[in-house]
Amino acid sequence: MMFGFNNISIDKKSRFSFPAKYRDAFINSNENQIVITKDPQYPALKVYLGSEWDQIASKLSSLQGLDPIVRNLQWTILGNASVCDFEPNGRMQVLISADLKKYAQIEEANRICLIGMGNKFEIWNQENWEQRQTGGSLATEILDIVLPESIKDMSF
Amino acid sequence: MMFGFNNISIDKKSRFSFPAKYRDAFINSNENQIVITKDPQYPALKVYLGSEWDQIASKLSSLQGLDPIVRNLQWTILGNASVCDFEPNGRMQVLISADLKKYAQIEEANRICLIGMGNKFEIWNQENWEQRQTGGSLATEILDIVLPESIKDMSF
DNA sequence: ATAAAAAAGTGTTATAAAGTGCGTTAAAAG
DNA sequence: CTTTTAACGCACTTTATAACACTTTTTTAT
Repeated sequence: MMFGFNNISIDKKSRFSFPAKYRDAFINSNENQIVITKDPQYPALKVYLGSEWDQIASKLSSLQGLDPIVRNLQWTILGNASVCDFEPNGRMQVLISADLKKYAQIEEANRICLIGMGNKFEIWNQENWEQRQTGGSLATEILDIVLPESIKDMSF
Repeated sequence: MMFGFNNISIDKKSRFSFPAKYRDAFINSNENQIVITKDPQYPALKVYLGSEWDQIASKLSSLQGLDPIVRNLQWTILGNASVCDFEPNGRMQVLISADLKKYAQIEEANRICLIGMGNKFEIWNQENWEQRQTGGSLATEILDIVLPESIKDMSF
């Protein structure tokens, strides 16, 4: 389980590396892939371990795509997922695509906030994170989704 | 499984190539054909792997065509399918027919959005995609379908 | 019906951009 | 002071795209 707040740098090619303190946890969970995608509610990114992602993706893609709400979630989460090779023994470096950077509003910045949430991480633009933590709301957040029964038991 | 957003070019002859990052997934699934057809709800295209297509096509064509909704889906999906030879070891180039281009409103453009949704892809005109993702609706979208029981368990 | 012309489709190459790997320096931790 | 970690810079590799040449098919005119 991986927790905690980290303020880290992204290089000129849009890569960041996971803090070394998570290395053992990654090695123990035996992952060699991670997946970055959009957070469906906030201008932020989600980072899943490969095995965790496989479950989410297969569940989500099996749902009825003719339902517009389901289709939207499929677009957001599956349609923006970036699968990255990941070496827990190496530098644990990962590339963030231009689209995802834009979505999380971290185009200009060379620093991001990486938040360990147990079995996944979130990536935030620093200003957005601070504002959100002090109770402010963000222009692009989407909270009023009425979920169909089929996804009420899923957690993203 | 193939995921993620790609903004790619189509050349003067209406060809595009799949991003190289999907090559291994194509090779593993051992496909040498893909099928492009119309999306039944949006001005967009669907791209299926050959084997996936075979299942969808046989299921869909076996349904009772006297139901107008089923009949419409059969026309749209089966009647517009374009089967393309596909070489995962080569350039993974595919031609989009004039009809399909027109349907997805990508006649003029030289760029498209190719969205990996796991076991299939979607192709969108860039403006339509952006508008759809930011909550706007499109003139040609059809959402208020009451699905017959026979297709409630199908996902396209 | 045949030949010429045009259009559509296929394949190759060159070049710029994007992505990757790794060594070095700087900073932080023990 | 020593060791570990983070950040930066550079060189190399891969990928995407546009331009071009060639083949096949379709259309047009005789």
